[in-house]
Amino acid sequence: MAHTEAMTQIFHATGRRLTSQRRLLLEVLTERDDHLDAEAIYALAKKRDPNISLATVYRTLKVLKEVGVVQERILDREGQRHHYELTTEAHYHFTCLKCGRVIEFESALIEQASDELAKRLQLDVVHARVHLDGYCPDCR
Amino acid sequence: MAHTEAMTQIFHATGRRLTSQRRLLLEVLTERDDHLDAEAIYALAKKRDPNISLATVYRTLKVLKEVGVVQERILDREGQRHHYELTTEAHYHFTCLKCGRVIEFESALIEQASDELAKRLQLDVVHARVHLDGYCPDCR
DNA sequence: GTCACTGCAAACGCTTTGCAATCGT
DNA sequence: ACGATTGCAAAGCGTTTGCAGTGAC
Repeated sequence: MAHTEAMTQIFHATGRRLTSQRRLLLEVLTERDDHLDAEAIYALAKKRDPNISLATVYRTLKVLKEVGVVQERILDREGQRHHYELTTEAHYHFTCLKCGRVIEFESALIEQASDELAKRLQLDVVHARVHLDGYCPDCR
Repeated sequence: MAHTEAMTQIFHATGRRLTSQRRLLLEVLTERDDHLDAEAIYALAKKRDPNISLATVYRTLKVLKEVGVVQERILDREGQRHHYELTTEAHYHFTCLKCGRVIEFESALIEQASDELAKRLQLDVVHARVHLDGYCPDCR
């Protein structure tokens, strides 16, 4: 995603405007698809547009979430801060309790589990957040 | 758990003190094992001890987390607030995106997935947070 | 008697919001 | 030109902390 074309359409269709700030933030997110937090995104964006504000970062992330382009996660050990990443294939995260490192992974079994539960409990499951905590190979 | 006996020992062994406030908070958590947030726990505790402070609730929850008696979760749609529940058998949560209802469930498949990943990625998995979002039977 | 713990109020960190100016359409 | 979006600064909200007093051991 994040092609300017596709974006233009999505934005236009929903009565939103594609400003230079939004374009820039999409660029940043595309280049470093790295579950960044708002502060980090702000820092990267500021390098190219020193006038951009943190408020705009938050407001844009909100819009991008609404439009489905980014997803919000909570990855830090304290659960105090939100992280954002472009919506891609389903994947999950592991956080090392010692060094704080975040490892991404995919898992067919998790999708199976989700399907099984949807059936069993009659839920319409839109999204599965799976997050493992523990010790990474270096810290265990 | 949360038997006063066992608690007394855990607290004593770690050089902590079992105060009336801590006993009260344990009671509240035991009676309503309902993934409450700090404010709700505070409200319930205040009914029996009007002098208890919110700071003590937070500090006690921190201690109980360290000791392993409670676990912290993030269950609200905004991810802004922490919820606490006594540590029992592994179970997970589903949040309805429309009505906000939280449904608990267990799943052997999720435990399998966690084991598989631990092996595959050489992780020491201490804890799996699994959280589904979607629409409950009433809202779908 | 010690020192962990408490209540209070102030501070914290991340996120949101009101407002006047700006810029996409 | 209209109104969605911006930057700024101030406010919001859940959580944490400094401090003097208290109570568990």
